[in-house]
Amino acid sequence: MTATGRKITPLGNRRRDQILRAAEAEFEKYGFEGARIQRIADLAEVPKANVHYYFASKSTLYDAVLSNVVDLWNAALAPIDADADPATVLEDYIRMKVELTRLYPAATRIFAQEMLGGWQHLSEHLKRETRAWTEHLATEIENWIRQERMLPVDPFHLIFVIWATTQHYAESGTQVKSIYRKNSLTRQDHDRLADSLVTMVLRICGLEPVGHGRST
Amino acid sequence: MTATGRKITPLGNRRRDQILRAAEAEFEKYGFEGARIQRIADLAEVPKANVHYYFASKSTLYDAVLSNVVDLWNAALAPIDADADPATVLEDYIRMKVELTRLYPAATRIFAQEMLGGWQHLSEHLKRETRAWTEHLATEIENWIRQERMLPVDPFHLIFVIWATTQHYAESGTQVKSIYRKNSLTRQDHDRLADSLVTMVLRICGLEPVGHGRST
DNA sequence: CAGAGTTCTGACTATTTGGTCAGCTTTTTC
DNA sequence: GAAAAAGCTGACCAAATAGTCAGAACTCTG
Repeated sequence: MTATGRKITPLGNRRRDQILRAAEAEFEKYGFEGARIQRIADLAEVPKANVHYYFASKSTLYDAVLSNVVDLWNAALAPIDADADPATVLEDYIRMKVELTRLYPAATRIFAQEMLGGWQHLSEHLKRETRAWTEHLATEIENWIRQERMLPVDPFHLIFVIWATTQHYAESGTQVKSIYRKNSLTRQDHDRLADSLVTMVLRICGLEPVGHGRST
Repeated sequence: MTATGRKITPLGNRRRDQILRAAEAEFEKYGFEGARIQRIADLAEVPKANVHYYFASKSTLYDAVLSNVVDLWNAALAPIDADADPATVLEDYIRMKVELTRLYPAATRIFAQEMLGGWQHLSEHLKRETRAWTEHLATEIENWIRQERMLPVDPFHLIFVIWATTQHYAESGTQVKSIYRKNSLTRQDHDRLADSLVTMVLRICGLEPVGHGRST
């Protein structure tokens, strides 16, 4: 151990962020096991020992990255208005998720990797947060169904459809590119993706689009 | 290199399979980078050198595993009958996919990992096969839409919904367990999953269930 | 049963990797 | 402006790991 910091300094914080960003890119590309401290150092343009000055171990570094990602997620997804109509809530949720995917492809990708890996590296605390949010939305959906404001569906399956599909598209660098034979997804591509997902999800629920989103 | 085999012997083949199975479990659990030859050897109950007798390198071994997985996939998904009605084709496809997931969770998981990793380890040949199949189904869907046998949807998005969602459930050892708080998914769970997915996908397409599948 | 071919393996090597550390430099503090 | 603290880093190290290899042990065939 080396990095049980003494005091926080603006300079120190800047370097820390610099390393953190590099680490994010590295972990995105190679996953936890495949990531190399040396490459992170190179990318951040600091010597390897400097990485260890700020982060005691590879795990510590990964924790820091993951924590950032989960914070981002929770911050964006937190507000659910139970009184609003289901179509609006679902549409907003989907568009927000697609937007997050567009803005933070690396973060999103790491999140997906971690999920596929069974949250092996996620702390209990973060695990609980993630699950809590899912259960909250599921409860809302069940209420809507009971009130006959939408067709019956298994809430978890519905959430998974949304989650899995947007997640799927987070891989803009990978199979989506290879299937569509494009080198990157434009903003328009993302809009069309969001439109398409909204349509699909609303049809599943037997709902009509509210039409407050995109203008088309 | 050591393993450019001379002749195939029943004994040799058996050992090869034994190692291959162990490798599948290992790669499932840890991914390519995280997998350890030693652990594979231990699991297969052979000395490490024996692994290298049959497979020159870790990559060779992983290739062999992946090739099996992709074969399985393609074999199961090959037949698409264009004349059958969309509901039947889609329902069959979903049920087949869920069944594959139930029967070969490890294989399925590796497939997903590889996909998320951008097919980094998949040979060009296998990559092309996988893509070809997807495009074939997409074309069929487009035809159905043109013939007004189903509502318009982006075929790729629809396929992704199916793919991503079943894939999602392949992780029965991971987040599904943690969300449902179960230790394993029963056959019934899988049936209900398939039912639910069929319902959702058919609603997306504006189709009615044909009712030749499950009896409920 | 002999010998050819195959299978097997303990002991080894080369390399990579995460991590340490002593001492240097820079910044902050009083 | 000097002492203290924080930041930095080249040179190491110990451990792990993929892969090699010489030769022993099996197995099959004629």
